[in-house]
Amino acid sequence: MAEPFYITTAINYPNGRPHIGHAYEGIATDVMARFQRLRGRDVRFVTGTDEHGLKMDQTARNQGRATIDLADEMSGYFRDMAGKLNLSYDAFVRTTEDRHKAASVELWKRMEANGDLYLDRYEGWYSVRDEAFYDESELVEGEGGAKLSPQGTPVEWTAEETWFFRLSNYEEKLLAHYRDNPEFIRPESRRNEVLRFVEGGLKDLSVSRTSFDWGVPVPDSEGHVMYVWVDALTTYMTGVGFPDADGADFQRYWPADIHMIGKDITRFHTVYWPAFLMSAGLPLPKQVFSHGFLLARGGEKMSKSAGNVVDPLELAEQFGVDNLRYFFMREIAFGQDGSYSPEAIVNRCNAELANSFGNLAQRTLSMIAKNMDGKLETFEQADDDQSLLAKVREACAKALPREFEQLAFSVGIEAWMRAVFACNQYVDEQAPWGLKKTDPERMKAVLQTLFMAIRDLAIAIQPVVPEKADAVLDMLGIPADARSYSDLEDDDWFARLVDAGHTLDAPSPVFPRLEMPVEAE
RNA sequence: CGCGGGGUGGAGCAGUCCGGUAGCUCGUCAGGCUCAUAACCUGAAGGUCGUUGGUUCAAAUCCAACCCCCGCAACCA
Repeated sequence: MAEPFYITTAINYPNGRPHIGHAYEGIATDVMARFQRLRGRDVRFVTGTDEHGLKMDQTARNQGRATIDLADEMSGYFRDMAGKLNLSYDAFVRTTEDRHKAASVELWKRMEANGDLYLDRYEGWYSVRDEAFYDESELVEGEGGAKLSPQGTPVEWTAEETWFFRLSNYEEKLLAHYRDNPEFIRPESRRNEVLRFVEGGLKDLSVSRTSFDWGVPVPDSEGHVMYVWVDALTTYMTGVGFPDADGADFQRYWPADIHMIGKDITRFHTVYWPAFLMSAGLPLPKQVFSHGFLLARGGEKMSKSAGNVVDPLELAEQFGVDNLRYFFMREIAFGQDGSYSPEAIVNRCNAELANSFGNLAQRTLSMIAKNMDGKLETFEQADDDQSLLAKVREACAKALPREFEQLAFSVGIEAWMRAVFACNQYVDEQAPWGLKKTDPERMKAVLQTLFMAIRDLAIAIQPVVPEKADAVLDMLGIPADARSYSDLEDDDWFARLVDAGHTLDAPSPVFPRLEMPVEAE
């Protein structure tokens, strides 16, 4: 049985429609999920929406509608986006589902049984916008002497009865865990940030609210709903069958291999979440990866006021899903912030997918169709041929997987691109169009060497551009069940294809060039 | 002493953890090819790797100090 691999996106907060950051994270997670599947892992990929909390409640009220009604609509957009971006998720969890409430209650009871929850009175400066209490010393002064949170949001003095989680008990345990598992928080810069934070001391965490009721009710505690992060984080376990901790899914897939998140919610995932799990006696996820933010070109944050907000689905429609996926994975060093612009998308995709790889496939296959009647035959490989194929094999079977395993997507794709360049260089040096008259046998060897190289290249790039890669592999006649990374090590596939008598038709371009968008206004 | 990110040829970036001829894409110029999606290939010009010191046989890369830019304005990943 294949080794399990469980990966999640952050559970999206749907008090607005999905934006490009959600799309970016979903795509990166999907690339990893597809990559692991092609490596032979038994992958479980979970995403969903975190629908509780005060902000959802308020947004709904402002719109004069029931909160669940807003949640239904917004969650639908997220599910829609996942579908349109071709995200291969196995489960979409909504925190308003009964199964998830049951999971949250179970986690709560476990933490309570472990003695980590206690009821107390909380007084402090509360920011509704941040959903957080602040210490007097943390506040900053706004206009007219108004007190503001460190984030600049309004705060008010609030007193309420609340459940606390003994986070302070977990300081040493967390630090020990970070020390023993250096890969737990990545990339390195985020890990250092968290280490410094935890080393500074942890205070107990308020984990229930009484000021509103849009949340999971705390068991046997009238008027309390769980702090939104308690229930949001639990989603990762709901997705694999919790609270049925003895169930087959949970036993098989938990703990998660990777939680993919944005850098802004690192603390919740690397401090609170592991502490909750330790308290509940459950295994901790193996890795939390905090990716960077997408900025509009020039490094500006996207904002409505700057007029540079872009609907990810519009981009996908305008440029194609696979082009968008390729751009995000190729252009931005994963883990760091990155910027994007329509021009950059067009340039990158045209240069690499259309001109380099797409055109390589097009020129090769069309020569095979024209000069060999689209038929393949066994041939003798010359040194040049073997050397090219070795180079391609190294990139596809070694370099790219090695980098993707570390989530260094752009580095892996770069290695892949170098192999593509090597192929185009080989075409030029061998000049099969000249061999056509002088040495037809040699021409066939050259074209079929390229055919073999393109097959490897297409297999390797599947996680990034699944539809386009499949289209290429279809043209080549590669069986659907012979497209995994382990098939790259198979030396007999070509002979089998020759035996099968596959015939190539005149190819049609799989990666057409993109038009540079016309400036609006 | 708020936190974080960044300063590398015209533009956008990688490389910095694990020092050793400075790399990629786009753009520019010259040449080649004509199979192919006006695509492909070769070559050239262009950088004192923010500054100043230090360590070292050797520093974009390590250490110290400093300068500058950008986020931290809910469309929160």
